[in-house]
Amino acid sequence: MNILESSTQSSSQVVINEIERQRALMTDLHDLVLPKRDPCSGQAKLVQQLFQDIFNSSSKVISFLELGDTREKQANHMEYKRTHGKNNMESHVLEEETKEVRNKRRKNVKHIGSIVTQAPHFDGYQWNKYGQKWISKAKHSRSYYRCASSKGQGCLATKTVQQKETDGGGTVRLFNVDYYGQHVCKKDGIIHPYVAETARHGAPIVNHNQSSISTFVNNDAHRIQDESYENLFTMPDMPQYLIDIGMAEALEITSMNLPLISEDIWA
DNA sequence: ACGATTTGACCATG
DNA sequence: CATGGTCAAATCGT
Repeated sequence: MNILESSTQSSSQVVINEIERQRALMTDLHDLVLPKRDPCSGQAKLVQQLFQDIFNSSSKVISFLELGDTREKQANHMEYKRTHGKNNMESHVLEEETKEVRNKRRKNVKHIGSIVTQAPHFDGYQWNKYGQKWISKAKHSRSYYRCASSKGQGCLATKTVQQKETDGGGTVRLFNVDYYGQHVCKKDGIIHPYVAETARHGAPIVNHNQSSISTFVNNDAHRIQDESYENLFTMPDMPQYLIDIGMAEALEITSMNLPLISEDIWA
């Protein structure tokens, strides 16, 4: 067992849990408030916009906290090595992992951060896929993306996405997303370093009695092959208020990731 | 026709 | 030599 994962909940995780709880409550509030509005009215759109802003904001906070956590764990690992010596087995395993993250990149591009998410796409940037590899012994392939502005603006940012091997064998699919290189491009004049998870096109408002997890995971119509999860998230030219609706479902999925919340809110 | 994705080949690194 | 990151031709979707 990896000590990085077995360590007790970090303070960041506690905060993340609380924010997720707020988001879950917000989704409930969303469901209560919105049906009372005329869907075509400007007021309904305003309400959606406000929810969207809140969700985006909390998503950013969570992403930053998760990144901080990753770095803290790496720092903790170095400390652990110093205090426990080099012969320790777990220490050795972790050393390999850290090395891999740091050195295996060919181009001199810095590892910016990594997150674990159920929605590895739509992090605020447009990405072009330029490769896919089956990594030794891993169950799932790794996909390579570079910023879509690499041509136009010479942005060198890249990311890799790989589905996590969850030991539970459950229904929730998690993805490791690693970011390399800072964005030098501008997106509508706003720079979003790490952004929210969103959901697929045209998703209905959350229905608490019918788990959207099953919709998400077993969407056979879209699942052309095992690794083509991207198809689930395609949202070409989606109006803002529709993205908002999609957000609600993404939030439900995200919340399922956190046992405390899922028991309280989604049971 | 064009842009995006797929996929096998190529190549740098340890 | 094995591994993993990148290239680029082929293919796909619109």
